[in-house]
Amino acid sequence: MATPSISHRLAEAAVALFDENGYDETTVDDIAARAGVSRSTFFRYYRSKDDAVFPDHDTLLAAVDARLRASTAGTAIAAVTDAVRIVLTHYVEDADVSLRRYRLVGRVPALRAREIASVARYQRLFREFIGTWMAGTPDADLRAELMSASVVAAHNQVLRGWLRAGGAHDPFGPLDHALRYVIATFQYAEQPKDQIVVAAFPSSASPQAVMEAVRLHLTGGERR
Amino acid sequence: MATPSISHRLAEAAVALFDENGYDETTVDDIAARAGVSRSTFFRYYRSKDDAVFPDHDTLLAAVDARLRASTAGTAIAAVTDAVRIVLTHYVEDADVSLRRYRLVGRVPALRAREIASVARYQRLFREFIGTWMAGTPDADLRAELMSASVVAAHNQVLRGWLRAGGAHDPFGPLDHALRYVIATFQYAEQPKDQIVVAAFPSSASPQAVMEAVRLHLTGGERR
DNA sequence: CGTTCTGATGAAACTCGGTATCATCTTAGG
DNA sequence: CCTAAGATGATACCGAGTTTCATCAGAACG
Repeated sequence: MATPSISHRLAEAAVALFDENGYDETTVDDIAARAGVSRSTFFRYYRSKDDAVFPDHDTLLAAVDARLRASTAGTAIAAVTDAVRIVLTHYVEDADVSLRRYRLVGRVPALRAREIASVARYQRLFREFIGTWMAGTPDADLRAELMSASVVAAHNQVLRGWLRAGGAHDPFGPLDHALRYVIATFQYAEQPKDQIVVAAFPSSASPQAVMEAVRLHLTGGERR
Repeated sequence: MATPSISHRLAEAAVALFDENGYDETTVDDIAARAGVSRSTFFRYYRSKDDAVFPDHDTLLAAVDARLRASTAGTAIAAVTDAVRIVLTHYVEDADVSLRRYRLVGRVPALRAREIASVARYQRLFREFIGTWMAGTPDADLRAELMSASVVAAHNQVLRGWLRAGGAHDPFGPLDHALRYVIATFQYAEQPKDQIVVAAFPSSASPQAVMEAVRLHLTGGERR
């Protein structure tokens, strides 16, 4: 704690200066000076000025990718849910940093563009995963595109709500709710819409027998 | 035709040079020189270097906004469909420009980021429209977010497919298909998923009476 | 016809982000 | 003690974008 890493000092200096004087008004020299290093060193730790605001997106992206790749057939839903939770957890863990960044990004168009671009990278991971998961079913590409867009949108909606509320309430309840909604929506869509299902039972069948048949049908395909 | 506008000359010079020598390797001076004007003039017509590649996003955005605002209650679905079609039409109309830009954007990360950011602006329009449309229903914000993301994703999926195919086939069929899918998906979702509906008829009911009851139920709420 | 005003263009200087290069310093290891 | 390697600083450079001023063409007006 005596001497925090240069990377940390730079990031803190950057955010502090952006807060105080605005993003465009802050030069890389200013940041480096406050962190007590040279301009050269700044660019050794961050590729660009805005990188100092979004430090660990690559790590996070890798974690999401890893979680998705760790999924085996039949556990796709859990993989998606877990992966999204990983991202949200990351934000919640340093709530104060997330909040400062949120306020900052809201004011600086350049940073907003940067953030939107990084969101697209997450969506790409989900799209590829869901795409291979759905491969073979009708409209697989389209549905993968839509579902991945929805998954990411759901996460962002919950995250923004949490950030707007100042990080007060627990966001994982809403996240689960939103994800359940997404999954239910796109799962239902897996069966063609205009198919008509007629269930017929012999009028002699006992209620128990009917119930058992229904239960078997409902639990047949899915493990849980 | 004798003297095309400076704006046109600049855009053509830019795209041509980007194609020939690459984006980073082309300076604004090069573009201006080929267009026969000065560097100053370039920046009078385009705010930035990449602006020359995305000239009319603002106009298009305004057209989408206008179409959405022109909608009255009950015609929301048509408004969304029309608005998306406006965008796709714009791309299809100058197919060659769209194709060159597509290839260019695919190779240059800076341009890709720029494009992704502009997509977010479209989504925002749709989100706000769908949000007010759904206002009052449960989970309106979440569903507006998801549906707008899906609408935009559907458009982009169709557009990319059309571009990858070199602008060969007609894309409006696939677009309608995709949009119908989106609308059906999120319309169904309006009724809660886990509600269990049990229909019961007296065993004495004639088939005709049952059919009539079903027909009334199906056509009751919707005009068509 | 000449003057004047306006709008468009060009020229030049400047800031700053980002890259490349070289010198200097520190420090581990022999 | 010496050396090699890695981290840092200093400097120069390129190019995007902004600002300011000069110039020039043409329209309006007397």
